[in-house]
Amino acid sequence: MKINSVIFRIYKIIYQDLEKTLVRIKDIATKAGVSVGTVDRVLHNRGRVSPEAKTKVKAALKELNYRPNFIARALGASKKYCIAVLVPDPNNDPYWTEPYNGITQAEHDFNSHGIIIDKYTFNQFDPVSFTQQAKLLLKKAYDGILLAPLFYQQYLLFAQDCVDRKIPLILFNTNIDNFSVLSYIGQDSYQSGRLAAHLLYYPLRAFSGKVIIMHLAEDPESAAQLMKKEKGFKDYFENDTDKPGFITLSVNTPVQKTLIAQLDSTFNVYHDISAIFVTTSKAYEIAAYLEAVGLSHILLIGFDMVEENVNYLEKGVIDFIINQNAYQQGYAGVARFVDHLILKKEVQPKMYLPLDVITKENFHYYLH
Amino acid sequence: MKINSVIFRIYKIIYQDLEKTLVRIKDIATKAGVSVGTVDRVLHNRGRVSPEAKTKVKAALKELNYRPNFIARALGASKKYCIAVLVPDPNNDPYWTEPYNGITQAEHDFNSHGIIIDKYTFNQFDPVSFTQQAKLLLKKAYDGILLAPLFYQQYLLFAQDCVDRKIPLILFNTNIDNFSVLSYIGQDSYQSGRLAAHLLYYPLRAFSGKVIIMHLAEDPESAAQLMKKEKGFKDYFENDTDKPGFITLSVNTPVQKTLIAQLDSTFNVYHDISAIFVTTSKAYEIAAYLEAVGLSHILLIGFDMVEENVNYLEKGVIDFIINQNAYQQGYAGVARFVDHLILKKEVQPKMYLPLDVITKENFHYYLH
DNA sequence: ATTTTTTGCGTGCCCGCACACGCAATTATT
DNA sequence: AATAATTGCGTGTGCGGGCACGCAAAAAAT
Repeated sequence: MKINSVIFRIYKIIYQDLEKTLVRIKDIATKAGVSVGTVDRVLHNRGRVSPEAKTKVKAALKELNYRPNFIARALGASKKYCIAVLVPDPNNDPYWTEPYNGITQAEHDFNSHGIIIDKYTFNQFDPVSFTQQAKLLLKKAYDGILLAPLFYQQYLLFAQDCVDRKIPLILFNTNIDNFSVLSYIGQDSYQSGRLAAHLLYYPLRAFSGKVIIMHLAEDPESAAQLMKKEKGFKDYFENDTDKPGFITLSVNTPVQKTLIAQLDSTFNVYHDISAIFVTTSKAYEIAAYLEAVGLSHILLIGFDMVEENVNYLEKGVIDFIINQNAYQQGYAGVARFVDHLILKKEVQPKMYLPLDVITKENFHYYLH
Repeated sequence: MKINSVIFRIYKIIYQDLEKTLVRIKDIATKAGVSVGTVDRVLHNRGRVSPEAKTKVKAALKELNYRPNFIARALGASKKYCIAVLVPDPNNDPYWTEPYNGITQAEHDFNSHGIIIDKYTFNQFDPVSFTQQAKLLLKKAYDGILLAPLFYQQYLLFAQDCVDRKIPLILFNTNIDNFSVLSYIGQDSYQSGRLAAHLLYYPLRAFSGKVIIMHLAEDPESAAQLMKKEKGFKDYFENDTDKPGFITLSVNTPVQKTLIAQLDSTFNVYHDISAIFVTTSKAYEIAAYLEAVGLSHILLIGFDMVEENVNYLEKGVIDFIINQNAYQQGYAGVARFVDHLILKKEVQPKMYLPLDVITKENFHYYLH
């Protein structure tokens, strides 16, 4: 035992000599001829360091290419970081369960790093509730706020407050560029429209039928994104000589009756509809209609892996889902705060998550 | 300063009392009325614990729902783990650069965790080179071996050696079930065939043309996987009354002349080919042909994001790539060893990576 | 010139866990 | 019965970094 241990230690010493991979603060200190405390002060800009010492340390830092050991750092940091999350209530719309679950998972994964998350939910149809929750939130001093800024005006007021208090913000789902935020996490709406078009391209030319572009609004402020999707979709066929016919339908009310009436009248007028592109996560509403009236053969493509969509995907009523990774958006939002607050890593200002193509054959790989 | 620190400590004490989230070995020891050493021995099955103490500790463990702090565990373990990687030479086939790069990235990411990787490459067309490298590898005592077992017989002999030496194995790309390995990481070939069919379904019915299923063999032993892909593809149309015509072509030699001749003669016989499904990563070879003879309108679908495929995807000659995540396979292989060796987490015996659908519109999200 | 303040720098403890080691108590061997 | 071997259990150290604290020397104030 004793001998083993001694051998092991010798081995370690030799090993560390051979493998220069691990550079510690201690090594920097030795190299610079100062103590670890001084190096620490330089690293954290804590002051109280003579210019000469600082230069020597910085030189050593560069020469040995010091990279802090995140593991050790995370361990020592017994500090707790409180993050507030401000998102639409998942109970009003299945779409919002996705980022919500992603955030919950991240909370779980990072709680050993000292991350504590408080969730504030608002009604996605009611700007006042957003402001209410935002005000409530600001009563506590958070180290960071992750939010989906659905309401432009209300967000601007809130963001101003956060900037004044120097609270870092991370936005997801919707980007509003007026203030400099730590990061935006989302998807490229235009590209997602093009992607949808790509998936429908061959069928549409072959059947030479029309395609309905369907905006089933989720919240009043998402219109801009939906337009981008529509533009991306149409642009795809730009240079096409025999481009398909487009029919754009917008249904803003969440009342199902209206939707059915709209669809009924559309199908009465047009008898050659071969595909429907739903620009929101509400493809399941159309799927229900198509199934009911026996039009399941019509190609249907929509967004997001909400449960209802996945069910219709399995049945074959929905043909493709483009996954905007709302779950990942929530998760990544928290993870970026971990990077920023704990690991002190740089976070990229924009993070576009992949546009996954989901079908009956591969959907289960993307479920959580 | 002094006061601040005191307040902080009191705060921490109160906090830990309120938040029971952090259960340490010390807490278990107190609860069970033993020392941390005893708890440690129970946790690691190091023996030298009385049955009574063991029971008490286990009870405390369960009651307090102890979860080890992986951060601390990883920090303390200054032990180095050496992992050998045995993979085909990326120089012979671009496909193998993907897992190779994934492994290299993982090596980089985990080197602060004490992971050291030695890479051994063999010629994917030559079983003897596999055995040679395997023997060479076994001269060093590795803590784990990650390999792509392309050659069945040769693998069996090697695996037996590893089992005798109690070296854990992780397989990827190709699964061989004879020995109990730590984990297999790969993709579901059958499903990937079905997925390809789904992407071609509407176009094929519409154009009522034939589809070529093209096996462009990469290595002699991958035939079984290619058959699964073909079966998945055909099964998709099983219950279809007007299923498309299938033409299966196999080209085993890597000589391009043969390939061109085969394609020429096929297109001479059949004039109604509307799609080609390449079951390997060699779709770019077909793309080059189609482009040269002016048949770019034919739908082309293949596997894997090797550079050549991505180029033809951008040009629009290849319509879809199904990504088997070879990069992720390599990365995940190393990551599973980190889980197993360092974090002592349980690793799942089978890990199926998603089958991503890649198009011109979303490919850049999937590049590394 | 003496006291106070500021600056520069080093030491020491803690985070949670792994592991070696050492001491006492028990059991086995002669 | 005396010695040796084994078992049970506690203590101590270190991993790399963060941070408080304290001591000396230099600068500023009296």
